Amino acid sequence: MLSHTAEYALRAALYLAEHGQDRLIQVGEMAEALRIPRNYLSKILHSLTRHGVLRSTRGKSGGFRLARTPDDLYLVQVVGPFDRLGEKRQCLLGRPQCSDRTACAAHARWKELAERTVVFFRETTLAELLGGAVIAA
Amino acid sequence: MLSHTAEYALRAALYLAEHGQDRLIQVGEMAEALRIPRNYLSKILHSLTRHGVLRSTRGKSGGFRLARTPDDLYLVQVVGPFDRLGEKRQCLLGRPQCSDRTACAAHARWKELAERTVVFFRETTLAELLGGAVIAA
DNA sequence: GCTAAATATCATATTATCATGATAAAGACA
DNA sequence: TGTCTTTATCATGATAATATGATATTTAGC
Repeated sequence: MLSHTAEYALRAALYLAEHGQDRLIQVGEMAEALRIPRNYLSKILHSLTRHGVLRSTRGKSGGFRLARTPDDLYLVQVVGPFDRLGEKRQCLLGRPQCSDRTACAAHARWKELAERTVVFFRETTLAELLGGAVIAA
Repeated sequence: MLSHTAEYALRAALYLAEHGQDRLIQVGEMAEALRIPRNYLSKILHSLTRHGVLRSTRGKSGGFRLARTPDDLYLVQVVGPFDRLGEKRQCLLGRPQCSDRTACAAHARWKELAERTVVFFRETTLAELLGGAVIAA
């Protein structure tokens, strides 16, 4: 579903949401805690910074933090720079003739699934993924 | 959503369902019609044959055909050998602690989406994708 | 200013996916 | 049997994703 890179980005953002409320977090700490290659994670964090998801501070006692509160950051913002979820095709095969007007029998069912997936990433926040340990119904 | 390889496999199977009812189809014809690299398609078709989706006949006037009727072939059979859809993770992050019992707030919503996607591939047949040109509601 | 610690950047290696090219094996048919 | 057409297989190349290693730049604090 997600590329390694996008999943790393998401897990890093969650780590910051959970542990970075009142301090800066360094790449080394996150890389070790999340078991992600350090320099690879470094690039991902830098990219998230450029995309406005994180704020970085250089130099001694520097590190990363979220640019906004976890309930104001949506999954698509974290994952979007690495995986193009929004461009998910409406027709499974990308057929031009399989439009909404002349559709194959499975078209409507697939389209609904694709749309709901996009909506999930667009409307779910980091806070909601944080794991309030809700017991599932 | 699907890798190139899996999409090629699906389009090839659909081509066979549409044009291969009463004759064998050669790689060359399909490669040209579907705009897929010939030798690459050849390997994919061979793989589908080994997986029991197609039947191949070698030698002069040989070619490929479906091993079953289109309404008896499910998308997962065609796509599964190339993309592991069934292994789609129930938790977006693969977190062990994010199980059904102690779930994050978004867990249930994601799980439902993931399951419905798997079910789509498992329960939709080639025939249903063939495009009866139904006008969408 | 010096030093240590941290991010930023560049270069390169590794691996998987996608694709091409050449040859071998099988089978129909004259 | 010979030949032509086809799938089957092998070897290699191209590209993108993933990962590592080394260096530059920035900054806090002494």
